[in-house]
Amino acid sequence: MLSKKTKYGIKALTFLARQEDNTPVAIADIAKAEHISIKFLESILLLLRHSGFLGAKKGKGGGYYLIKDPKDINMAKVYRILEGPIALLPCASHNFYEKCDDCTDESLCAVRKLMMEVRDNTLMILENNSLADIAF
Amino acid sequence: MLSKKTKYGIKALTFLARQEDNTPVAIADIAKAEHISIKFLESILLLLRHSGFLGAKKGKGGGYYLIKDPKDINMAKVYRILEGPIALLPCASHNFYEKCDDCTDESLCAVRKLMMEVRDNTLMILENNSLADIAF
DNA sequence: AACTTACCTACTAAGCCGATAGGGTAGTTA
DNA sequence: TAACTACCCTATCGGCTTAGTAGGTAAGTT
Repeated sequence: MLSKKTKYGIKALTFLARQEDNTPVAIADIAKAEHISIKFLESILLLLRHSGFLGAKKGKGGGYYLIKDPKDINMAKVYRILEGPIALLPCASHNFYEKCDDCTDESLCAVRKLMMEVRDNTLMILENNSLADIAF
Repeated sequence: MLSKKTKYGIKALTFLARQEDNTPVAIADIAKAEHISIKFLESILLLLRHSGFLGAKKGKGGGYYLIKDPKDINMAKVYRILEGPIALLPCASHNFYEKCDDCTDESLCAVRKLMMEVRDNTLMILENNSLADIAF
């Protein structure tokens, strides 16, 4: 199940992508428009800024804005930063691989086999979608 | 992230599918072979029996066995019973649909749009895989 | 100076997960 | 009859994560 963090993060990105010009939008304004707790959203936007998706401007008229063109924002990257691994099992993950305690022979594991197939496909979809693709 | 319940459930099904003839296997034997807590596995196997995948035999030489041919066991069904919804968001689910509190207009929600695409694809993979496909 | 807004740390309440423990009942086999 | 095994409750528990809250600091604008 997708965490609210990820859901809110993508919603915020979408909201910013849909702004006419790329003027900064205050956290509170995004939170109000998307019905999100301000403080919770604050931490999410901060993370997205640290990850290079957003810029920020302080003081009056300040807020967050997209740094890149929505077409160049890859949803797989967004997903990994907000949600973490794309794979449903650590042993089926590229970027977050971890061996299972209970598996004696990974190559014989049917669960892993299935989950890798799911993973490959999900990854493909996320890679093929930019923020622009889903926002417009 | 896949729950251990689902992981163990699929492992158990696989274990049973790989048995030479379809003789019953005791919970304890499956648990030992797959390194699973007996009591936890007990509840999982019971669920799988109630869902029509497994049969059980009591007494000496008893245990669980597959009711159907592995080729006829659809992994999407297994997944839904063990893990629940395939969609990552309730608003993107067929079988477990639920409206989001925060969304004013579902049709404009970029997250939903993306998650439905992921869902459709994951579902397709699970539907196209039988227990036989992943066990052998 | 006053105001506004982002930045950052820390905390909490609640819920879920996986596991453990214990019990008793019912059916099967030797 | 004795042994075995599934069945089916209850209940507890630590550990972890999630979502949200509180409060203070830093940087920018008017």
